Amino acid sequence: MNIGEAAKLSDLSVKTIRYYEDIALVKPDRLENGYRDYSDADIHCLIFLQRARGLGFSIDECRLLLSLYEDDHRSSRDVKAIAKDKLAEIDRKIDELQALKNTLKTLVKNCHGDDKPDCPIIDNLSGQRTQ
Amino acid sequence: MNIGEAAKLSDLSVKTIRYYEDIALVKPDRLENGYRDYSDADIHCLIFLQRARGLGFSIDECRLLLSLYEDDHRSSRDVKAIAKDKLAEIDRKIDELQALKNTLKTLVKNCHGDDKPDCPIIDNLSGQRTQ
DNA sequence: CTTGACCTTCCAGTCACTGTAACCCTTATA
DNA sequence: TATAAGGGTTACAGTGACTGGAAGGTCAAG
Repeated sequence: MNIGEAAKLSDLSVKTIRYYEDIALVKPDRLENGYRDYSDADIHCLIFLQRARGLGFSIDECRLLLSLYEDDHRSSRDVKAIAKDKLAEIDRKIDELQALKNTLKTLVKNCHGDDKPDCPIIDNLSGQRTQ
Repeated sequence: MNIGEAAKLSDLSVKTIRYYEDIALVKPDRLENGYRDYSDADIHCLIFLQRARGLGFSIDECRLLLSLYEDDHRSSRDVKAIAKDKLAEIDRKIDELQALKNTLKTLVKNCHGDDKPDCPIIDNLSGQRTQ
């Protein structure tokens, strides 16, 4: 199967798939004409990557997960540990964004939004802390 | 004032400050020996940038905010519009992360985390949707 | 035989820095 | 006065995870 079809089946772009080969995540065979030839296993691998990336795992984490995916003797403990780490990371990011949101919300609420230059948002950014 | 002190006062790294000059955000004078020389206005500008970046504004948004900051005839309406856009963007990001979190949480909960290879996390990633 | 859709490689660009190397300037101390 | 520490300068490469574009090869249909 060539790269275009692999892209459709995995919901990844052709560019991305080639990039995944560059960084040695997926290693398809080559046909005589130089075209990449994806096996069913390769396709599963790509789908796996698409989903893992969609869940927020980094490429390196995907690499690790992929090796577990391909390892019949894996322990689910190892997989769970990675997922839990990611969960904690997502939690931290949410907290951070929430804090940002609250700050910005207050600033926006206090800003008149009229023709005049007086602006608590600008004041805050300039360090005057007029909040 | 030279760049090291500017870094301390603005809570930015020296590297970052030089980068901000590269992209024409802050234009300090130069001393005879080639050292950058930051005025009070420059320092306020750097502090402004540090805070705006901290609130999640992109460099281009900072550029815009900075021009408003420096414009005595700005209208607070313009500033508020930018902040509201950013707020909406942050909201979208939070929603996205929440969805990720929920998915991952379910997967983690359903995973035994033992020595055996059976793993709903891997199953989900591989497209089996054993959820 | 040509057209168009596919495929190939390689290089540059994105964003917002960060790291490193090689060098120059200033200040304090031996 | 020599020197060493701790500033400062430039320029270039690397980060992550792609994306865009150029220049060209291959294939199937009409």
